[in-house]
Amino acid sequence: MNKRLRKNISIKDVAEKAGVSPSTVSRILTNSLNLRAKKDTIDRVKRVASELNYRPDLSARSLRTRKTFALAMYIPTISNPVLSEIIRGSEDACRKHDYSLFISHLDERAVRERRYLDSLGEGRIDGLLMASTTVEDAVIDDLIQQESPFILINRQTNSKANYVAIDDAEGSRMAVNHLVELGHKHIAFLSGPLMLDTALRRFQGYRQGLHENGLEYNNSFVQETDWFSYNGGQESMAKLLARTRKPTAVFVSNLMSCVGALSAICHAGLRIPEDISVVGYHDAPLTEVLIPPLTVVKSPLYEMGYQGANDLIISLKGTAPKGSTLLPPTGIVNRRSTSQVR
Amino acid sequence: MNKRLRKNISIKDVAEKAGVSPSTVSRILTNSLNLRAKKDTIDRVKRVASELNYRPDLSARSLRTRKTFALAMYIPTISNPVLSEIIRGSEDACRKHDYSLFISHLDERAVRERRYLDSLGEGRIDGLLMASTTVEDAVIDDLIQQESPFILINRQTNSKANYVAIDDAEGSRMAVNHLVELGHKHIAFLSGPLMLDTALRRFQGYRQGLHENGLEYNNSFVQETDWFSYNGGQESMAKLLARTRKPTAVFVSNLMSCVGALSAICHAGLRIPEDISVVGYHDAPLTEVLIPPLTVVKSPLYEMGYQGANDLIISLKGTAPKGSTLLPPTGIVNRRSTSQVR
DNA sequence: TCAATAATGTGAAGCGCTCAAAGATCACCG
DNA sequence: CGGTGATCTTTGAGCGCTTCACATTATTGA
Repeated sequence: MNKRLRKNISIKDVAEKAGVSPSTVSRILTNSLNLRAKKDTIDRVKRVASELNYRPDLSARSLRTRKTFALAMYIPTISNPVLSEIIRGSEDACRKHDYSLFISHLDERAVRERRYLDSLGEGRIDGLLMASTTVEDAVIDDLIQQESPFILINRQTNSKANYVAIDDAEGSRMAVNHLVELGHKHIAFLSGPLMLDTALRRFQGYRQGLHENGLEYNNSFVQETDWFSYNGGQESMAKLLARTRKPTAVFVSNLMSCVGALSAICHAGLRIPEDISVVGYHDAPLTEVLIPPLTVVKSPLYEMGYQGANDLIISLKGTAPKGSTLLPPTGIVNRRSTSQVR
Repeated sequence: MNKRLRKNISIKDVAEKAGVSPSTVSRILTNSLNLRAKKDTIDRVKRVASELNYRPDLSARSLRTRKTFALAMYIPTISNPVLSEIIRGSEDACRKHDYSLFISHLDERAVRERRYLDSLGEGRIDGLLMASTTVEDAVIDDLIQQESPFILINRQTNSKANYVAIDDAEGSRMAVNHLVELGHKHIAFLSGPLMLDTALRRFQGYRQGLHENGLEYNNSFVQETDWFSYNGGQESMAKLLARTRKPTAVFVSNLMSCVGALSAICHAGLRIPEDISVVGYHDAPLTEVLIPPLTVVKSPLYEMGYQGANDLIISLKGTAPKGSTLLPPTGIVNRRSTSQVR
């Protein structure tokens, strides 16, 4: 039998036991600011509430207030190391505002069935965080069309949607600068698929970094690769190494690819960093335990998640208009995959 | 301004436009079985509802029915390759029953603050899936105490809680059998921390497997290791290899450790599988792309997630009592890290 | 002292939905 | 044509909460 069927204590029970009316209890327990009540009453009500272990029924509250104080975060795939930090950030922001955060998997099928609109339309949540989403602009336009409160996290867009993302180009420039400081002049680049905005921006940052340091861009030092598999990185790196003029350093603009690249380098009989320096992107836990521990561009993932949720909640509260933000990468985490060029 | 404040179309609007009463609409749209209505009316109501793009307000419905038709899955950490399959399974089971599934992160802080009880107590969800949880039994007892509907997934327990888990010992026996079939007689074992039930059962399965095949258990072939880091696996494997009498095969009972072990083997100058065969646990996507692709014990992760959610929902519906299940591993995925002994 | 003001508490409506019970309609038959 | 089930539909209450308008009590100023 369903346990929830048993009678739960309601606001009435608390009111009765505390000798006040339900409305007073409600005011004291929720409208914590602007509550008009004697200190005495407040204390009594709060005490009774906690004695009875009273939990307001959220369905009833939502029905009345038309708010759920919950957000959903849609993520494309669960097992992505970058996401966990973002989620931690969003969770903390939600907690600060007393919102709940629910994570949902948004796979292709869900997109096709337009299920991303359901929870909102049915009043289960107040707003949507779209994290690292790879959905087409059509979906985003759909959300705008429906006037759904949402924000993109870790994804830029040209549509009117608000986002919190990372300055990709800047991260690449940092990586190049770091390598140049170590004396490298032949810096290869493993790019993501250039159809993806993010990949393109990282590529542009790489070129800009070279340019700023007076280094010439060399087409044969760049290899486009599939971003979503280790295999891709491995094959691309192998191709790069097969060329005659060997780079002394390589910047791999994606974590997955980077793991693949490491193995390709290892299999080519080269040592890291003695023979070739490697810089990766994103300071995921994994990077610390690779052989060797990876020097990476560190990006403010936690902050991105935090700010995304925070901005959305603030806009839900109507306090202020939210806009988009581009967060700068926080720097280079210097581990053992890079060294002075010989 | 909050978009949800704008008037949504309610059951009344549909009723009016279709020329029937709200209750008729309700009956037709929800009680799809046992609905007593003329085909004609049904069609009209359904047509109008979809014309108006009517979405029932879930708060109102929950308030009335005392049900939310939503489950939450608590997971210990987002970035765990094993979880994504489990989640897929649970999602599908939920979809089958028209339930929503929300995923929540249950970290130590949340446990300390007993936040795992909130969503239930506040009536936001009907039941809880605890997946791969590492919480102490006290927490589980707490849930039982509160008569919360919940089920453990990928975790066995001695308490009264129901669970759907995998037969760990059986998986180990399969691994050993596979290696024995290839002619191996010196099979090492990288164990998890034996304080963990799961690790202990896998260890017992390993011993049993040896025994069944008439092989002697050799203490120096076993190394206990930290399950939650690559480092652990790497160090433990290195220790094992440092011993004089080298094994011809090793069964690493955890994925993370296994990646570490691979690197240790590589650094020891041994080739896989020519010099040593390796069998891992769990058929995560990662295993396909390791060098070499890993032979693993495959476990029914998707099925586990599916059955967990399914069992819970069934018990919520009061249709049948649920019990615990131990699913057998589904077999060996034979890739390129094992070969006939020479 | 009394009115004006401020401080504190209450009553009741209603959010959108479901469901039991009562009412309406229809088909059929003597 | 009235009666009798069977079938279909409506009525209306109420889930637990918030909130606005109002009632009551305390405090102040002249």
